[in-house]
Amino acid sequence: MFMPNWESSLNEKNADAGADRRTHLRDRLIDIAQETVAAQGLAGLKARDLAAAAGCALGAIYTAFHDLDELVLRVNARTLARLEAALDAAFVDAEAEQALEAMARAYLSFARKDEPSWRALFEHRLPPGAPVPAWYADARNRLFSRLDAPLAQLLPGRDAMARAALARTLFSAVHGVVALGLEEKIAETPPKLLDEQLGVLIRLLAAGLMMESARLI
Amino acid sequence: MFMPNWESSLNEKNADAGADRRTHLRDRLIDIAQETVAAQGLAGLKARDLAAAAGCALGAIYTAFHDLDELVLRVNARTLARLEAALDAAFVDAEAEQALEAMARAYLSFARKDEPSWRALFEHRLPPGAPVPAWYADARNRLFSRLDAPLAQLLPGRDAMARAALARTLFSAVHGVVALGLEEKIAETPPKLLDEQLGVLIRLLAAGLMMESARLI
DNA sequence: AATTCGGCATGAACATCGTTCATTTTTCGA
DNA sequence: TCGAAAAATGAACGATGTTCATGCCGAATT
Repeated sequence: MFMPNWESSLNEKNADAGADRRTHLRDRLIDIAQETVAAQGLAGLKARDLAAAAGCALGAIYTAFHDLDELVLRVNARTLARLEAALDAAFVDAEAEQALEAMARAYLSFARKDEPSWRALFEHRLPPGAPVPAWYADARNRLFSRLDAPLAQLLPGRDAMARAALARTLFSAVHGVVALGLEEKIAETPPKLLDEQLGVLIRLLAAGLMMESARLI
Repeated sequence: MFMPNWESSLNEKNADAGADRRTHLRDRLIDIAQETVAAQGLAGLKARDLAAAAGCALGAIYTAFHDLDELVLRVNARTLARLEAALDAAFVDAEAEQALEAMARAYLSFARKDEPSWRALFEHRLPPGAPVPAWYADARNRLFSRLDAPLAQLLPGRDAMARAALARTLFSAVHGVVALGLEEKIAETPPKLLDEQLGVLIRLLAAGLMMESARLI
């Protein structure tokens, strides 16, 4: 049968075995892959280099993961967690518009600071037909929910469903500006201009939201 | 020396030789690659399959292009041209907000209809350090300028530079919503909801723009 | 018309990937 | 202590992009 059943199996089960000795192979591989992706991007992650850096055989990788894709998802999950933390740290409990702007700027800042890792979130594609693991989809969706509180403050009348959709839309809009702004394939946006345009976007959206909220009252 | 000097060399120079007989190898390869990318995405483009489909030897590809990357850029340039045409067709010379919405919907429609080709525009990365050809950067920047007319109508006071930056920002925001909305890696957005959220985004941005314009008068 | 010559096409060969699997080594409970 | 199960090993496989010595063909020259 071989039900893979990652998601939450080996991490805790064998935590005892690696307590004093070297950490578990699986975790070590994720650590090294994370550093590699952070330094050289997704394209820099090679099975043989990874095995050499981990001090294990090439085939050992495939005893810990079914794929390199699975390893990449694991690395991306960590990146998502750091991104979540960065957004949470930027969250100011003040005015809603300020909170939205702070989170947008935190997103841009994270993308700049950890650009290769951040890029890997969107560059990576799993083979066609392969289902996205639920734990990964959850991690992605948690990102959007960070916008929920400011939106609830701005639009108290909306139900949770509509707020979630709006949160996703606003997040996507900010992501688009950051993603195309950092893309060198287009004429590079000067950093100062990108900062400014992100502020413009937030101001426009916030103005629209306030108008929307006024219409509902 | 072997100065490659693509950009505009062989297309016209040898047009006579392929007038009655088979078309030039270079154009044939781009045609086939375009169909392959449209059907199977960037990942489906293989040098050997391409040579077999074109009825030429494997090495012949590299007499027409320096790289497969160069071929991909040519395919992407055609996709950009079709996207431009789609945006122009959607352009309505009426109210600015309607024009913006029409172009945003045309963008989403194009991405849906030609999803693999559209994806290839953003999935493809050229090797690190390789400069983006000027003709490709120009084609990309032409896209943004499509928003210039509606923006000039909404914000008559702004100079061309600021309008160009704003056009880029709005385009990027729409792109972000479409890109993340069509991404299956996240929980798939139902098509109807995506249509709706794109409308929400445009409405919010347009409201913000009108407020901005009112402030300037 | 014969001959030379230059450039293009050829496809086997090479380098580099991810992945597999027969084999060896290690682990650990009876 | 021993034997079976699990894990690790690394050579081998198949795919892939790219190169290069070789052959071929057409045009220019004599």
